[in-house]
Amino acid sequence: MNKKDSGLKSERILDVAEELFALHGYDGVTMRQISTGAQVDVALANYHFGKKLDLFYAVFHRRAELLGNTRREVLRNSLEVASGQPQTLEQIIEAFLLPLKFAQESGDPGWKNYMALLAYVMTSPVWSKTLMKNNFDKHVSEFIEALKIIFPTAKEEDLHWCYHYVSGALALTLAQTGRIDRLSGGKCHSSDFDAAYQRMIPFMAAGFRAVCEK
Amino acid sequence: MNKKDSGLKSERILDVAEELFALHGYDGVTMRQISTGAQVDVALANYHFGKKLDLFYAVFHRRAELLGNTRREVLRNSLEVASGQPQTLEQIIEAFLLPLKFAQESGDPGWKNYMALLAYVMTSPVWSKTLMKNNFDKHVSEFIEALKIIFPTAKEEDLHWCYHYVSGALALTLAQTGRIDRLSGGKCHSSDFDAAYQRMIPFMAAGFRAVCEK
DNA sequence: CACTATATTCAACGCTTGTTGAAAAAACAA
DNA sequence: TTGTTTTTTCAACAAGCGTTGAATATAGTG
Repeated sequence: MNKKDSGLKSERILDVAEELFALHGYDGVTMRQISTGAQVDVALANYHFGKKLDLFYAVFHRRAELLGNTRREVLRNSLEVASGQPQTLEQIIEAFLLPLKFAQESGDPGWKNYMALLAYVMTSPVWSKTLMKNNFDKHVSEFIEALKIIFPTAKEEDLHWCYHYVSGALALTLAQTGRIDRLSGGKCHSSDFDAAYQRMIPFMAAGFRAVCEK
Repeated sequence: MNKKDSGLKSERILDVAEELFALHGYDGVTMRQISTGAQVDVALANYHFGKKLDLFYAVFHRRAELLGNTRREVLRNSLEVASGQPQTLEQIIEAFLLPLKFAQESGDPGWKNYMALLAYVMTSPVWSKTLMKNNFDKHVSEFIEALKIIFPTAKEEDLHWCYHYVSGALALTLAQTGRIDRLSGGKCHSSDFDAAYQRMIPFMAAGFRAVCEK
């Protein structure tokens, strides 16, 4: 077995852990389920990543940085395209909804699993206070600042609550619970991030204007 | 110990379980944590409610029916008030956001815990497919039907996705993660359901009109 | 080849888990 | 009071948990 294969094993552990954590949460997954899924010994996950909590962090961090950097990049690029002018509200929302495009366009099923994991972390009172704070909050502040330029007279409370609504809608989309499939009688699909993405931009933009533009 | 006290013990178990399940999820809570919190023996929870999963169901069902019935009642009452005419979009959204008012107005902290539990169930790919389907889906269908009257020419896909956004924003609000407190620098509070409720109605109404009114 | 470092497995540890049957206590009925 | 039923505790079970140290295999190096 060569170096490449050994690298594959540790990545297989991350992939399986990612999928299982997203589906059942941190406590709903055992190290043995992960190692069985990855077809490795149960001790190997400990060897590569340390304790179970460290493995969870490793899974979360693997794609968090890439996602955060890309998000910021898109936000700033759209600022440059607008050549100094304040960018449009739609552009800001679009940059924020990047995870949806991201998972859609990369065929990688791992990204879809990670999106569900992100939803789990976002909506958990426990994880939100640690993982979201350390990995995503600083990027979000940039969005809020951009929004302040668009709505200079808006109250900060209004701005933050509106952002909160976008964040919630995004989280439920990323979670891919399958509920919309059922409720719509098969007309919509949780996995169809593109459909969610397209409608979300005008929806949220209109909501912002209704609350923050007075 | 009289009958009333014994009733209190079983309810104390439900209350503690509700709080812990909402905070840590089903797998993140042990029977011993629950019984310790309720100051009873471990075996008592089994005696009253059966297995752990049955206890979880009991916790969820306790307030689900009341909430569902009230929701439907409010929706139908607002239909009568409008005296046969199609009710306004704002009225429909208001009826749907009832859980927020519900938890706000009842001083009962148990209701706030239940709201967080509801958020956990809504955003979980596993629980959503069983608990939401059996307890809430039928009520939601009434909302969708009411929305179809408001937007007779809208595509059903648009309607369902817009409902999905409202549902997501509601879920994140119910979860009370404390994130908005941090991001807003203390200007907003997760526990302030009233603030979330007030802004949500115009926000979502505008979103619906932007997507479904063309 | 031999030597070293890394990767992986094996076997087991102490601990916690959900659950249960029997004992004890309390409440109720006569 | 005595007898009966319901409630609560006690003690323990088998199974599963995360974790680890030692043994084995593989890869890299000279």
